[in-house]
Amino acid sequence: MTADKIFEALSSAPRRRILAFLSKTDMTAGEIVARFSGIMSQPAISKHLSVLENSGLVWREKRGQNVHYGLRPDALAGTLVQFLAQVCPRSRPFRRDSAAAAKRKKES
Amino acid sequence: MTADKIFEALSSAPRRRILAFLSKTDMTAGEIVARFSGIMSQPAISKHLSVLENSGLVWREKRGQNVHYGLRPDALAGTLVQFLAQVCPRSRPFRRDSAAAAKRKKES
DNA sequence: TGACTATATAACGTTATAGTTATATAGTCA
DNA sequence: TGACTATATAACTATAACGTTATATAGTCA
Repeated sequence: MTADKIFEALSSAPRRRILAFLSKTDMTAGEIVARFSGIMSQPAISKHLSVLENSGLVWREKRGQNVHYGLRPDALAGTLVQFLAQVCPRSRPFRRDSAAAAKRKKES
Repeated sequence: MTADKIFEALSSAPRRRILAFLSKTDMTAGEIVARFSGIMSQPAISKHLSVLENSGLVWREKRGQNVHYGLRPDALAGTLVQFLAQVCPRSRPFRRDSAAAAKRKKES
């Protein structure tokens, strides 16, 4: 779950598209494959999913014959916000939010 | 300055390091090369810089014999915040900031 | 002009990525 | 068990990325 792996995972348009799908709802591998029907093969999607899981951006759970995937929002937001805070002066206001989110989490 | 090019640019650790340098101050190509002394050659840095410029994350200006580089903070924050808003439910609060920043800019 | 400095480009090898098809694995159900 | 479905893995090809060294370009200055 290093920043390295996360940025690497984000560098692919199909993977970002998968993340966008998963942001709406968890999905099985098959459902995701269906969204790429005619565009990309099942094994290709399977590999993208494993890159995403390996980056820590996504979880994976086998249920019966299906494999469910879902977003880990904290991994994404955490890495990007941290990076923005480091690199982008204009983003400093975000630190406030980020700190507030951490506090909310701690208190919950 | 597409999201594609920006994420591609961000996928490299040396390039992220360069961005971090530039977030503190503008620098000449030579100064950046010096920071990678013993790690990476001058031509390698030159290529990273051209990827960064091509992505729109960085500007470039020739002054005399030197070439100065600097961050374009809006390009970075814009793309990442937009992406976060799309993909990451937890990040919705950020939209507020993003809207506020846009307003500030408009009014200035 | 000629020597020097700063930066970019060319040409090249190596490794990584992204896709393909074919096949293996594992779960379901009659 | 046997047929079927869902997913992953293997083996492969093509292309792109990243680094290197050598060289070109363009600006400075004596």
